[in-house]
Amino acid sequence: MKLTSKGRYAVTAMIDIALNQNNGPITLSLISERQGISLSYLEQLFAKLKKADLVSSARGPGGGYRLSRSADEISISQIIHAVDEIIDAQKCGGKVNCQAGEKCLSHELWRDLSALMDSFLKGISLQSLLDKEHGSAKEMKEIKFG
Amino acid sequence: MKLTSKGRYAVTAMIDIALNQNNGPITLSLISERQGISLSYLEQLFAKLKKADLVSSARGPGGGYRLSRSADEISISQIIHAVDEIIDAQKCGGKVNCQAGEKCLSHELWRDLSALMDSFLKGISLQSLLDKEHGSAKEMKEIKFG
DNA sequence: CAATACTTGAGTAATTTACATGGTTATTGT
DNA sequence: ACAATAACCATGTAAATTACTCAAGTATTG
Repeated sequence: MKLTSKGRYAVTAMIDIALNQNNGPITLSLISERQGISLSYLEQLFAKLKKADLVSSARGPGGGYRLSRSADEISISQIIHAVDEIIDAQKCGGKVNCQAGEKCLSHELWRDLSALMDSFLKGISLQSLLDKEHGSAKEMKEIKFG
Repeated sequence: MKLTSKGRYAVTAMIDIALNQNNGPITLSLISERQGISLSYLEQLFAKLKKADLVSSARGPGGGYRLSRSADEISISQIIHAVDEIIDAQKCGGKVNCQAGEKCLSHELWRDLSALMDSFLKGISLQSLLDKEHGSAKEMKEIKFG
C-alpha cells in the first residue's frame, strides 16, 4: 500500500473519465487540459491502468479511453495499485535470522495495517466517490484482521 | 494524506518503542539495529516525531526516546502526518478560473477521499495495532462525508 | 571528566516524479 | 488512397525525495 501524488493523478483522471464518458471515449489531450496533467505523464499512467484492465482504449479519430467496467465495480484500491508500486514490507531476508526477531514482528504489524488500509480502499468505489454517498460504516463492517 | 515507506519507517519505529519502553527510554541505536534503519535517518524522523509531540526524549546515558502519551492515545494518522508531508490537492490557483471547472471538482473529490482515509487512520491507535484487536467496524461507524 | 545519547547541519548517491521530445501504428472521414 | 486523429512506444531529463554518511555540538549520567 502506497499513496502518493501519482495515485492522486490516476484517481483524478479516472474521475474525469467517469464524469464525461457518456458522449463516447475521452482523449488524453482533453484530460490533460482539464486536469492540468501533462500528456506524456498521462500516457505512462494509462498504460498501467489499461494493463490492470481498468480502462479500454480506441484508436483513431473519435477514439480515446473509457472505463472498462461500470464505475461502481472499480475500487480506489485498484486504481492506486495499478500505478503505485507496493511498499516492500520485508527486507528481512538475508543474513539476519528474522523469523522470530523484533524486526519481523514490526514488519508483520505493518503488513496488518497495510492490509487494513487496502480493505478500506477496496470498499470505496469510483462511483461512490462521485455520489458522495458511500456509507462507509456499512462497508466497513466486514473489515477485520485476518 | 500521503503514505510512503518513510511513513512505514516511522510507524515501525514507534511500534518498536511501544513494545520495549517498559525498561525505560529506547535509544535510536537500538532501533537502528533492530529495525535495520540508519541512525541518521532515524534522527531526522524523530526530530519530527518530537516536534509533533508523539515522543519525548532524555539525553545522556540511560536516555533515549519514549512515547509522550499512552499508545492508545497515539493514532497512526498522527504518526504519518508527522513525517510525511501532505499532498497538495489544489494547484488550481493561477491563471485558470478553477472555481466551478472540471478541475476543481476532481480536486474536491480527491480531498474528500483523503479526508476519509485520514479519518480511518485516526481510528487506529498504536495500541490497537499491537493488540490486533481494534474492531474497525465499531470505529468506522462515525466516519461519514462532511 | 569521560562515556552516553540526543541535537544539529552539511553534503550526497540513488530513486522517483513529472515531463519533453520524437517517433510508430491503427482508425476514421473525405 | 489520403490526411487527420489519437493511441502506443521509447529515450532522455530536470527536479524533488529518499535514505544515508560524516562531523560536529550539547546535555546528562556515574
